Amino acid sequence: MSQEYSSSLDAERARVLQISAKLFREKGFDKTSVRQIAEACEILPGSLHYRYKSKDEILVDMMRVAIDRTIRRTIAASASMADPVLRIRAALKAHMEVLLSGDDMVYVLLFEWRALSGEARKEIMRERDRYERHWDAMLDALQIQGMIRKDINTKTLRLIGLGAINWMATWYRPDGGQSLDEICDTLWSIISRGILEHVGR
Amino acid sequence: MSQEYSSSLDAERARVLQISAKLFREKGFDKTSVRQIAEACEILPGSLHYRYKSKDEILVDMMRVAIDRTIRRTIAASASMADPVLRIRAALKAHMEVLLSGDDMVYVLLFEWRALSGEARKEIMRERDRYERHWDAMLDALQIQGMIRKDINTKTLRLIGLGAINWMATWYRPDGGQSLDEICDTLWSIISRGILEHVGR
DNA sequence: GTCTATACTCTGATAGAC
DNA sequence: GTCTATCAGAGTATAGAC
Repeated sequence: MSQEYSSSLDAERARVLQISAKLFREKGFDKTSVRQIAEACEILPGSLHYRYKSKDEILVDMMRVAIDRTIRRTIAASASMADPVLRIRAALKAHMEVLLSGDDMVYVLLFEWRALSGEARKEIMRERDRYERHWDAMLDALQIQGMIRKDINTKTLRLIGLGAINWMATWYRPDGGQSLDEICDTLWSIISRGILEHVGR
Repeated sequence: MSQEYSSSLDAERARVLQISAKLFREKGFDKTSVRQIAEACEILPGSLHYRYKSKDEILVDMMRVAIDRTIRRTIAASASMADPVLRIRAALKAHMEVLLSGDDMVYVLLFEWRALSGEARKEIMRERDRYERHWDAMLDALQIQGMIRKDINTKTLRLIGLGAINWMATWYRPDGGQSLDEICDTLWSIISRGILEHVGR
């Protein structure tokens, strides 16, 4: 029955992760104490130590989950489309949704990477690179097919597009004036067609 | 001679601000101790206390300077252009330059606002709103003149455009492959004309 | 104005009884 | 596995001599 025990520990660790993510997002990693985490989990600090040996370990594990989730959902969304242009639009929307639909872990992944220590930071960086290579491959393919203008640097395009979305996490509120879909439409409209009425400047 | 004394105190405070900004950017506000600030300034903690009574006061003052600097340079850049479209391009470039040309204070302003306490946070938020209203006015005027497509929400456009730039601070390196000018050109090309070869989807 | 020295609080982590 | 109790260290801020 060791399987049973270890899976219930996994479930407990997942619960700690989710509750910690909410705290890290609201207060920041440094300003959240392990006592506060334990309290929010309704256990005592000593018991928390059984799930995670250190506060850093919580953060690293959380980021691993977050980046895996982001990659999985974005790839799944883009793979579901046959048309290459619609595919990239679907990937953009998936990136937006995984970040803005209340997933605190992805938010923490984006904004707390400075809190990571040496080796852990390298690991998370490698995972992030893996995600970015996926985007570059998608964009390069489109450019080779002649669907993206040749004078656009695809790496810069990726950094600008994802950057615009990542920054949304700092201002987007679910109860705000615009819905996720509307924002996504505007973003896509700007990226794909631009904003000016008269082209040619 | 009280004027003399107070202006040399101001100069000392400015020096503390600049050195602190470098530390806050590199290590983060929470991970920087007042002892480290004092050491970097080559004074002792007790002497630092004469310049600034608390660590929070350093951060708030720094953000006031940063936001003022950003507003000033962006407005100056846009005012120097007669053509309304070139004006907005100049403002974009100014925002990029003030953020990416080694001004640590502006970086701290963008990424450490969570460290602010209640009343101070409200004050900085008000200043930030003032900056954003300046952008909205510029964009709305362009749309009314018929130069920006009517179906673009200008507030969302502002959030997306400035967001893309703000996020650059997380990846841009002066010694990287692309120069500031090249990145600015790509950004402007995307925003103004879009990326697709065949329009109409 | 600057220094030394320290007060006080909070932190992350853990030992050991149950 | 969970609890109580506590350790060692770091944090900010300041008092008081000079």
